[in-house]
Amino acid sequence: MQQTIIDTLKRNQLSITDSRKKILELFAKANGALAHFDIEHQSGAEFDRVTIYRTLQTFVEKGIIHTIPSADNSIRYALCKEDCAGGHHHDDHVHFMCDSCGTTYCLDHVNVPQLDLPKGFRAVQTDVVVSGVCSKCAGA
Amino acid sequence: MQQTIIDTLKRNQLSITDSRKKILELFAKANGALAHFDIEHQSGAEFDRVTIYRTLQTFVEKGIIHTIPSADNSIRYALCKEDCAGGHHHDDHVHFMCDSCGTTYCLDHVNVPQLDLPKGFRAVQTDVVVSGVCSKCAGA
DNA sequence: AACTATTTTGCAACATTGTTGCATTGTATT
DNA sequence: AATACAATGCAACAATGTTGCAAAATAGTT
Repeated sequence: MQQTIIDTLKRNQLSITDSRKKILELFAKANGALAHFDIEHQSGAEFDRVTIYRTLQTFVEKGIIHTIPSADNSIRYALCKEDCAGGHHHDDHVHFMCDSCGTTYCLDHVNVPQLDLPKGFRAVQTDVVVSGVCSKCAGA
Repeated sequence: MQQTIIDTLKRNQLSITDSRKKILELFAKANGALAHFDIEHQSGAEFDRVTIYRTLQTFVEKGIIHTIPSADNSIRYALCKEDCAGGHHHDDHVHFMCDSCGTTYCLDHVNVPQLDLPKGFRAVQTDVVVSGVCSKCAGA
């Protein structure tokens, strides 16, 4: 995994630093999306808050991660698929936020249908955020 | 319009206060959604920040306004349709955020298609946020 | 392996956004 | 008009995000 992480950084012309490796590792391990808060805690005060902010910004710009809209004022981030690069995201996929456990899933296999927008509106990106109960919580 | 606003407050068993009237008026005049920031500025330092926060909270609880997910850490609010009440929102409609002018539209007439979620996932609410260029900016 | 240019980090300070407790004020009801 | 209740404003605080700059780490070159 370490190698994959280093490859990802190199592919995006980013220098290999401890914080970037660690944060990418957290994303790889996470089964869902992460907020700044999660990263700050899961990395165990290893890095400065500012470093985390800047690292996340850099990753978004490079198209390594993408932001997920939410209605609760905490931006969540998740790994992008391969075809995002240089800030041009193609993540028209569905996100699911579980009201019970709080996990945010990227449902890559659910495709976002074409929408009939009113005359004159041109869509660049479509985000779908579904909230409800996830399979893990429903089974329990 | 004043009468409509007062009716709305009465219908929701809220006492008629200056701040509630003013904030509802701002929503009625706005052609899109408003963030706390917008309200604070458009009301011209007339009310305390805390009052605005609490008023927005109250309105959301009563189903007068609803929140719109966004990826930029500023919750936006918009007026609900008639059938939202008591915190039970039925706003499965499409929101459009213009990258050019920043306006957030509620596209009430664009219906949200049914999604095929993976086994075990139960959807309670679906939010669709489209970003791009609105008709006003495209025409200019 | 050492040197150097460049990038990244950590710190400090600050700005913005959101929350809570409590005394004061305003609203609704009798 | 008097009372009970709810809402507001203030202060203080907590959380989140940003900026400038010196110190440290990285990458490329010799």
